[in-house]
Amino acid sequence: MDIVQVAKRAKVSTATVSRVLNEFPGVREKTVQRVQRAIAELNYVPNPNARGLRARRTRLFGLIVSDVNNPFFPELIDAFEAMAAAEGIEVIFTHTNYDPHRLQNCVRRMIERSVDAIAVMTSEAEEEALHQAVRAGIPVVLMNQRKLAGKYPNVPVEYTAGFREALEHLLSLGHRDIGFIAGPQRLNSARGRKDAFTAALKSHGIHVRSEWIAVGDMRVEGGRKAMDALLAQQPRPTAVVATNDLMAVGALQAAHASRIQVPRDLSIIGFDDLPIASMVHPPLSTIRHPRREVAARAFALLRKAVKGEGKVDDSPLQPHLVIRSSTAPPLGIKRH
Amino acid sequence: MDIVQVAKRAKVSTATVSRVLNEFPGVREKTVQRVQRAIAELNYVPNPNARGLRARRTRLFGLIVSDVNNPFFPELIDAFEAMAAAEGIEVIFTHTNYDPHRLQNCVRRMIERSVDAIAVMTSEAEEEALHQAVRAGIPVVLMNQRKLAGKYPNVPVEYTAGFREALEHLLSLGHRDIGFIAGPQRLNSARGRKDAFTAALKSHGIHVRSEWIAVGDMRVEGGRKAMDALLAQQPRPTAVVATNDLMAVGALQAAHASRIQVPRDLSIIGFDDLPIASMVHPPLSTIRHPRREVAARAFALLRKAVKGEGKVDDSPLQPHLVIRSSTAPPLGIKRH
DNA sequence: CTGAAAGCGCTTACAG
DNA sequence: CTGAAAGCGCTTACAG
Repeated sequence: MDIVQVAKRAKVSTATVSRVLNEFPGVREKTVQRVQRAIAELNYVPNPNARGLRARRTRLFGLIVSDVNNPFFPELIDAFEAMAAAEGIEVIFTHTNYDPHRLQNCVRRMIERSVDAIAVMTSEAEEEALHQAVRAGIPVVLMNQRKLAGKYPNVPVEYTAGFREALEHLLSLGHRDIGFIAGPQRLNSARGRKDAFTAALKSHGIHVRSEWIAVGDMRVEGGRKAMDALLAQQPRPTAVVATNDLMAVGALQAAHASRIQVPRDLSIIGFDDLPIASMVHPPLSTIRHPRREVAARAFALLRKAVKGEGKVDDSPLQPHLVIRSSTAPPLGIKRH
Repeated sequence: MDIVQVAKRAKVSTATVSRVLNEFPGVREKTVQRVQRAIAELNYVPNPNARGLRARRTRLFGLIVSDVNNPFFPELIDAFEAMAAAEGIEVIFTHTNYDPHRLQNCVRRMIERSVDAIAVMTSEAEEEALHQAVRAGIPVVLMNQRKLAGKYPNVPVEYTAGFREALEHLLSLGHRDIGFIAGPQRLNSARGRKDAFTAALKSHGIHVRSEWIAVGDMRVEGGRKAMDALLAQQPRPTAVVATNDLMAVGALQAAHASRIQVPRDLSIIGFDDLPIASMVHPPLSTIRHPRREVAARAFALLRKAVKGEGKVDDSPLQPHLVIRSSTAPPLGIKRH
């Protein structure tokens, strides 16, 4: 009964201590100060279990991502966690390993821990799993799930501008023959990016050649294979845009293996701006996915849902091109 | 009062339900089954806050790392989290960002959440911060903190064998002139690795040339600068071992920039086996840090401390050399 | 503006 | 082997 000690020392009831703790309005300023002094002197820290049990508010948020090992997520986790910490909120986090079935399980674990809110920052979100949270009365926020945006708060990411910038950069260098490494079209993100890319091509009056669109598995290996397929084309593109950095890295490796120099013989642009993008050789020009902003927006949305206060900017987040060293004019291209 | 519903349905007291829930011995088999059926039928899930409040056991573990953005950690976090999940334990995790001051804060947050145990998987661990946990009666486990190994359970990682393997690999290729990129010697890990490397040299009767030991900051940039320093030496080493992969990647970049081909003109070996090690060109030969094993050992140690049961293997973990494509015979070396 | 008291959902001596 | 009851440390109507 630790709040009791504080109450004694401050010569008030535990109810009043609780009011001060929770910053309820309507406590006399003098009383507030007495209580705060007692809290400080006793080095008192409220017991989160007792609070959670009684108030049904745990100050615990859940964060679900696809895969910690994917270098896309750590920065997002970091940012989310930092914002939570700043408000005295703790985060428990799990990952689905891209398995929709595991999302169910992740959400259930969060519910059992009675988190106050859940950020589902996975690339795919099965509605069945989200239902559970809704039934338990726990707010949920999604990342870039356009289909579910009407039903759940969502952090939208617009791909069009970023791909337009990438294309215009290549055009300004003189490229006209531009290939694309797509991802599996069952993935939201892969589909959206491909659409954005082809839309950009069309808006510049460039014909979309289906032989210059290869599909990879979103991993390095898939990028390598897709690039090999593109390099086997006759004629072949002078520049290639990839759906994500991992595949762009694979494309780089395939080029190396075929003794094609990047960017002299071939320009490559990735998407995400992972840490590795600047570690490979040559450093990769890429469209930067604003992951910290995604985390911040998601957190703000959840806080709003929990506290019912505040407005949250709902304009789509915009990735932008970062130019490094994997793009150059197509001059040195040799066509076989 | 949900356990009450279960008790009613099973026609027992809540105490008995609790005993079944916690797998206490000495409940009649028949009763156990009646209770379990009731639990299943009602889809009952115990309230972790009530449990934590009453039993002072939260089934919550804390995990503190140096930096989520360092690609070393995600796999460790992943493994730790998976083991915890398998036992119904949730993990809250924070990172110090290499700031010893923040470790204090991380530990305090864990204590306030009344975690059952804390894994401090940071490269440095200040004892002052650990004291807090001890005073709160919370078990702590450390990673590779030899100085504190007597006072706290510790997961030891032996560097000697790995560096010996690396050296012997280079010797077998014909290298004799071998440089080293060290890290800041105030860091445990950097110091231990340098010692292991020089010990390996000496055991093979090779003189340690101090001009061939450059110091970097453990990041890519530091590796690049250190490599530049090494390349400026006259004569220069034909092979270089780096204290970590990030610096080895930097070394690779520096070589590229100086038009030195790896591995033809220069062999490079890293340490850690980060995901990027196999993504750069050429794929990096490196000494693999067994991070999943570290996580497993740490978890086992904590479980033992909490439950007071089980034996945990305390032999040091051994990193081993992974040979990829950044090493070759020194034949093509041009000396200036 | 403040206090007395009930109760959140469990676990744990204690008793039988 | 099982139950009755106290109590973990808070918050929250309710009353004044």
